Amino acid sequence: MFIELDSHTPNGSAGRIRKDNECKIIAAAEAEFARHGYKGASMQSIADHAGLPKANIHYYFGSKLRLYVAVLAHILDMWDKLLVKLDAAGDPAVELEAYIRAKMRLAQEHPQASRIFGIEIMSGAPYLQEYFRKGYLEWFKGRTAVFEAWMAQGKMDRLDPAHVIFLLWSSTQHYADFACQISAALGKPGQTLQAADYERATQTLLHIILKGCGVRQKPT
Amino acid sequence: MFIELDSHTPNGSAGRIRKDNECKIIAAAEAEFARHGYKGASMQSIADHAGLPKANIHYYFGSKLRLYVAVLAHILDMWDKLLVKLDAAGDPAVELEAYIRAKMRLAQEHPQASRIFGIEIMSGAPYLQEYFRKGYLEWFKGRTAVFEAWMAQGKMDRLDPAHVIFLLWSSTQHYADFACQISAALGKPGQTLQAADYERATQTLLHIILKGCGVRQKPT
DNA sequence: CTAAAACCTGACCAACTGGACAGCTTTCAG
DNA sequence: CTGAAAGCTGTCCAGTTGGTCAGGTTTTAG
Repeated sequence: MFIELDSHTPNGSAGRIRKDNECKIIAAAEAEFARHGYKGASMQSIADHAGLPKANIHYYFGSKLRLYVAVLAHILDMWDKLLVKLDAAGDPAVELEAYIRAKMRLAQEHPQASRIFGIEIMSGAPYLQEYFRKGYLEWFKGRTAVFEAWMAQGKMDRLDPAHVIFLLWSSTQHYADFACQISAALGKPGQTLQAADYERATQTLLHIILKGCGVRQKPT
Repeated sequence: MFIELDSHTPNGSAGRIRKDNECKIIAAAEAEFARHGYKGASMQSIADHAGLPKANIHYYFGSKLRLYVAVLAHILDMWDKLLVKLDAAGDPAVELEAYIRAKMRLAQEHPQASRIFGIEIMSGAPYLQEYFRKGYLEWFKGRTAVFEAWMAQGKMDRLDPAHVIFLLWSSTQHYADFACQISAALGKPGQTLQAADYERATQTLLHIILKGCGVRQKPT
């Protein structure tokens, strides 16, 4: 249900037209799903937004569910590519700073993707359960191991690695998911955060998290 | 559109029956809205879940939007009552610890409420814009002032107070909104976090945030 | 006991939902 | 130049949506 998206068409090398339209549709679908969630999204609205007749979307993606899964896959794929891998051999201060900066850049540049993922999780992750079941636990243990190595080497405070990771995720993702509330609190017009806002946020997070983890903080 | 919910019925002291049924309906609606968002929620499903005919819900709440607004109001009201107010005169270590503990308890005991709020914000807060416009900026400035006072007294590191607050919100709310992902990462069966998990999370957050803010940390 | 107010609901409706499909046009390899 | 594959879409459909309403029953105040 999750991995194969192209089971209903020959695809393969595929045509240029196909790529173009799939791209347009996925972009429109991202916006719609981010605004209304899976159930609330309307194929008609996605079609209008993409500038294509509704039937065309069904031609490419077969069903609403398959389109949604394609959008989710597109997001997870992008995140996987962009996210910095933490290196146990490296200096935690450097590694964590790079990670936080990368996640903040993601929050800034792809807030919609983050929101779709967020809404999916909040709704109980009905379409990501297999994703979480598959090798997620093992993957996550690999992530925590890095922190355990750092702690064993005395490079950072002894903490529960899992919750340190959750803090990294939550504090950065917040700037994508809750941008609306943040811009209201900061009194930003038109609900648009500027680059300077993200930079201040990053600086604050770096200070608190690096220092809080007992990691050497860079001279500010 | 937001404040008055009872414009279509005499209400006032109202009957006992009314209270009971409104309560049942709001509970069912919370579950449905948390799972599907506003647009994705179905009045029929809410009715079934509440054990009442659909028309009965319209009798009490008039429309889907009014029901949703009632649910949101119910949530905001509860949060307002339960949330600890930070005191500029107090010790930041004590105050922040109390606040973090209070928010974590909220995340643990009312995750659904948190999720409805989260989905609403992620969707661009279409029905909370007035709430954010009304006196939100001023209220928020009052909150940041507390941190500025602490900083001026040298009780904590100089940081952007707004982003410190965002960190408090995000890191705690994450345990309600993303419980699904967290339980998957921790390998918890049936997606249920236990009290011990929340306690470990709270300890980790307290350590990092208090230390990271340059506030005296309690002996652990 | 009475009557008015509150409560309740089955049946109905127009609008919209995701999806199916026949038959059209365009593209492109051989 | 040709024919098959790919691309495209107007039209239809059954099911669901939020919402209405007439007419019923129960509750309750006087």
